[in-house]
Amino acid sequence: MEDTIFTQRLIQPDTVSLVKQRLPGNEDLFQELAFFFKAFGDATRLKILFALCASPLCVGDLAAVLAMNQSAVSHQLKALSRARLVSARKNGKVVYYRLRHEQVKNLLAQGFEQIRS
Amino acid sequence: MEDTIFTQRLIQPDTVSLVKQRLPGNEDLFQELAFFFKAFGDATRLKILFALCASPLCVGDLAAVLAMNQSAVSHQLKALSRARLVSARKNGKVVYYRLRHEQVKNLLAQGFEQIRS
DNA sequence: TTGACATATGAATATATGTTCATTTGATGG
DNA sequence: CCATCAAATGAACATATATTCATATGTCAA
Repeated sequence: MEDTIFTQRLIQPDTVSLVKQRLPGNEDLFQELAFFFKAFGDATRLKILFALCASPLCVGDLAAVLAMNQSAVSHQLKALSRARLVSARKNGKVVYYRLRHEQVKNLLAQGFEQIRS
Repeated sequence: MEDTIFTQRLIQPDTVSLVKQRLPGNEDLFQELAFFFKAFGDATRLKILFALCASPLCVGDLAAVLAMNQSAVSHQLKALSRARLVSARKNGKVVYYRLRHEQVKNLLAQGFEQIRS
């Protein structure tokens, strides 16, 4: 393992080694984490999540709430689903979506708190 | 203000009205929140944040830690800066970056916690 | 079984984003 | 001043993403 490629002089060599050691070598971990946060990184999805904070809703009703077309909402719900932020439950023709866990609400709240300051 | 555009029949009309009322009308709010979370939505930026959890670092050292080129790191640091996740302090030629507030570390930890389960 | 309805899906398109390369800016020491 | 080094910047490119449109799937009721 070549750990020392001298592309340029380091300012704090010891700190660099230390931090490098602490950094998880598993690339997928960061990819998954990015995928998770990315789900929060779009205004439409945030509106959907915010709406679902108030009540579970079916796709059509969500579209009405957000004044968006059904397809767009469905696509975004799928994205939120893949990120495990929402879960779906079918009832006849209608599919109800809800927040998958309370943490989603927490994270939203913390985000709002941050941008307020 | 036309509040009732009957594009399709609602399943839960009362819930829709209620949720619609609760939804902040300010579009910018969601845009800003999205911008905030988006900063966490990339593996490179997450690695940078994770590294900075351990210690403030200058651009070159960060590039060494992540085995990435200086320019890419600088661009991403700028993104993190705009999202107010990191702050910079110049010392001679060198610019040190650090997490702007403890909340960043918290959010990272909560993210990791989520993807673990 | 047919028609109507709710949702999902796929293709197409426009826009956003991340990385690289080349160059510039800014600061230091000789 | 000048050479050198760290960082920032902008253009170019490739890739990812969000939305729309058209259509498919699945469910119910008549």
